[in-house]
Amino acid sequence: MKIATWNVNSLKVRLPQVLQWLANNPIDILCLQETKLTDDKFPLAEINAAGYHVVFSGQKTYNGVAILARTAISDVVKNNPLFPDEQQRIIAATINGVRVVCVYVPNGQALDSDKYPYKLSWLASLREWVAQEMQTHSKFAILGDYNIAPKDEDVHDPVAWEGQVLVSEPERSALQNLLDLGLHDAFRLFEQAPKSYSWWDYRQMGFRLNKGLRIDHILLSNELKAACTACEIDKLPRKWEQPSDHTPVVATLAE
DNA sequence: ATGGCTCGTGTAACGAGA
Repeated sequence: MKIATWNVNSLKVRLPQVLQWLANNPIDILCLQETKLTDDKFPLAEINAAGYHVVFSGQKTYNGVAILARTAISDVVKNNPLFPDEQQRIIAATINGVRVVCVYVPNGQALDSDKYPYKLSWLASLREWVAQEMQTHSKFAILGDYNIAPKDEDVHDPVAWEGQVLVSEPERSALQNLLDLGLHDAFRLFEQAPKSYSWWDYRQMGFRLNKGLRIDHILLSNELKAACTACEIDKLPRKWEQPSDHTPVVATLAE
């Protein structure tokens, strides 16, 4: 079984790429972020026609998340029940006995922005809810755009980025607190090429110069860690015309 | 030194992203 995450930066613009990528890759579960679509505009028929079930939670202009799956989707939860929020950043569902949580963690903008404490309190509340969910789901996966590069090895220029949003110590601690519940960064379970990233700035030839960050993650419970045989960043869609600034991350789980 | 690009909105710039 392959489980993946991709921040598409507008599903309206990127739907053809999502369908092309799914046609080219045997993906069983795909979590999308930044769909930027209200639910009435979600391309349900096109995704169904591609052979996927889908659940989604969107809003106008910003945010928006979805989970696509080859098999039936049940027990859908939209947003963190412990954190009332108008922003649509979380959708969870059970698929093939796996509890899947798709997250679009707030960006935070800058350390002196109001959005930064929002990000930290959002993450603290996420941890509390995930702790609850993990008590009843041993097969647990939480994947998405975390907007946090866990370590300096996940940053193209750690000196230039030092102390900035996405790499600051409180953000990294918040991610570590999540991992401390018994979750594992699937990408780091395996030997990986140095300078592996999942996002590159659209400006300044960021992708061609590999000026990127690894901020999209697949976190797995102990039971799913034991089943995980691979985790890869697929850079190919970032090379296509009119790409998202993020590229998919894929984990393979033994049945 | 600054901003660089790509979205949505809405039909011109501007906010937001990261």
